[in-house]
Amino acid sequence: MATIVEVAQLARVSTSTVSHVLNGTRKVEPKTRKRVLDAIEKTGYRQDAVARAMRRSRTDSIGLVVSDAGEPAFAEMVHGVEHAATEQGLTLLLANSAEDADREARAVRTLLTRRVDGLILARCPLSTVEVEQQVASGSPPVVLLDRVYDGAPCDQVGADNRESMRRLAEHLLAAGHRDFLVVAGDTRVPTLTERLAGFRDVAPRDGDDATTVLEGTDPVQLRADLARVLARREHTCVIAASSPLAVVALECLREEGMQVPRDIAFATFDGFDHSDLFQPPITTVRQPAFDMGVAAVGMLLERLQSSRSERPSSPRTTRLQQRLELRASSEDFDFAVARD
Amino acid sequence: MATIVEVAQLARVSTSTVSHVLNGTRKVEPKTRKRVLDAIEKTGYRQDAVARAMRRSRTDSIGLVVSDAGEPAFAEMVHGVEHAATEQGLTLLLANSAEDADREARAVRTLLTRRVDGLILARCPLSTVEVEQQVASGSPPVVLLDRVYDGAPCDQVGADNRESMRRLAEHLLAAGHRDFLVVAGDTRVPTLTERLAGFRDVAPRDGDDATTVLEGTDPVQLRADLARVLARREHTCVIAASSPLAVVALECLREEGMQVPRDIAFATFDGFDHSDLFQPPITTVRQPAFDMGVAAVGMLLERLQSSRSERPSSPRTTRLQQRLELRASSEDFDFAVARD
DNA sequence: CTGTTAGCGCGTTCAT
DNA sequence: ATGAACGCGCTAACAG
Repeated sequence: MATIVEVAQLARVSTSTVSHVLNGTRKVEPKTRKRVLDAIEKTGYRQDAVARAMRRSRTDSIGLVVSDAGEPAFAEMVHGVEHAATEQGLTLLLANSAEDADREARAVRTLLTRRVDGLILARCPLSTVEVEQQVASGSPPVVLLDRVYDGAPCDQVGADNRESMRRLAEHLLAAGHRDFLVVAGDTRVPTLTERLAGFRDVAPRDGDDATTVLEGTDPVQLRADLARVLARREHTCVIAASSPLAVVALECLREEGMQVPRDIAFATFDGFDHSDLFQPPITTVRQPAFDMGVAAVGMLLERLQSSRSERPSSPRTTRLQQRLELRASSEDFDFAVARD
Repeated sequence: MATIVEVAQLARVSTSTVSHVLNGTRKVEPKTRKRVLDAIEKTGYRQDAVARAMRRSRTDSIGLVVSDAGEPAFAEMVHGVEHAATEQGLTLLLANSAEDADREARAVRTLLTRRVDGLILARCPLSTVEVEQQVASGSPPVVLLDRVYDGAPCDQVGADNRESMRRLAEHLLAAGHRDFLVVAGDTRVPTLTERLAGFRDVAPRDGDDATTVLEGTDPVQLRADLARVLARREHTCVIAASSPLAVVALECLREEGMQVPRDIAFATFDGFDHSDLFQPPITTVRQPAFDMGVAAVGMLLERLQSSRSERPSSPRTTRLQQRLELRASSEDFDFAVARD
């Protein structure tokens, strides 16, 4: 590759003039400007972003660490982040922690080493203190994505999990359900904590009626618990707090020979793509995952711009609204039929 | 951040010694080595990958451009690439072309500007000549992913689309199907060309029996054609050549009031996650998308290593086998019932 | 309006 | 076994 020096020589100007033409950073006589442009054309020169980053001490890149790249919801967030980043002229460096704190820490270190201008983190349940401190330090700025919490020392973008679960549960209560089986999952994850809280806000306590809440970190254990509880046939409605949990629940239901919605109503968060093309169509609280990614980049960008001028402002939290998609899995449940 | 100079001063050694300790690139007296390590610890020093890349003229990073980050299959490839890259100590720069040649070209330019050591491309149907030339140039090395073709000037990783479609069609023929409706889609995309070719290898021509092949770039047009053809009720089996095409086809079937597999058999490529939890379970030729991503990184790495020593070897193509997952959508079709 | 020059932080000769 | 010094390619401050 040609360097800026060769271009300068060919155009009989200094390297600084070439640089200024390239970046539009000061006035250049149209004639010399043309000479430079021609020389660039002739040599096939392209700026070297590495050298440029070195000199300007910014890379025009951001890092994204997701905790489970396999989940469709996270894939959509990645997509949204990529889209917005490209739109802003930022390059995206992607890493995956696979829900593991050490991998997450390594990923963050790598990205810092590469001097990303900012960081977007969908963290795993228990980050290392190293990562916590890095987030708190504020440089580079960090935006927490999806897994947000009160009192975080940085900007964050999440969904209105608690409110959405409340809406869902209220809807189901109004339909007559009292005996819920809530598959809450790993409630160390803020998203799942919030969803469970939303349920508790409006629904009967455990022990009242036959409502049961199943928490748990270990999927194998969870599956066993689920099978045991379902076998009792006490519930009229299953609520899964996330899509992986829904998969486990649906598998258990099938093994128990229970059909949705004939034998039991069903609802979940996150949901399945094209759900309405298949039976049963599943009632879902859908995350605006793509938009959350976009919003995270927006926040990061504002933070970057303000950090170059004003004094640091306080952390902000944005919650995007989720959409309650009512479908047959809950709507077509019939109490009379199910009692038979 | 502390620099190597501060570490050197604190340890009372030269920067070069620090560098050698860091990279293990020459013998260092255990005592001085310890002093250096302590100084690193004390200052919280971390190598600057930007400066390092500048000096070594390699970045230990690779670029990935996918053509549709929204598709689950591509998301899985991204996941695989990320996984393998991290494992090899490479950082992943991600871009999305959204099936648009200009965006693809921009993405490639950006990544080259960033001096990625190599490039993985799942290209859009008609790349710009600029991209073609870049691929052909061989530096940095490129691996084509998913959308591969004969005579490509570089390494590539794809799936055995033609053979898999052959297996699928043969299976359906053996089951008694003769009147196929093949939703082939945009056959400028090599993947879809190959799948159609596989069908043609073993199945009746258009016009023989009632077999119909629907090609087309425009989804709206395709949908209209599909509706028109389905209305004739001539076919016993729909084959969708990709998952987006399957979505369109299933929607049309629903609008036509046709049920799978009662009225018509159905099979697709790529498929839907957790398909067997829902009705109808769809017969699918499933891509090993994650593994394809991993394989692409592997190929790229070999190419990088060999390019640093031997002379360039000829392009290689790897085809991973797809899995034929037979399910009720095709297996439970009953010719006798359908005729009524 | 344009040119000269000093680094950004590191790895790497070449000396010692 | 260690250090001094140069330069990767670029931008920005200063000078004219």
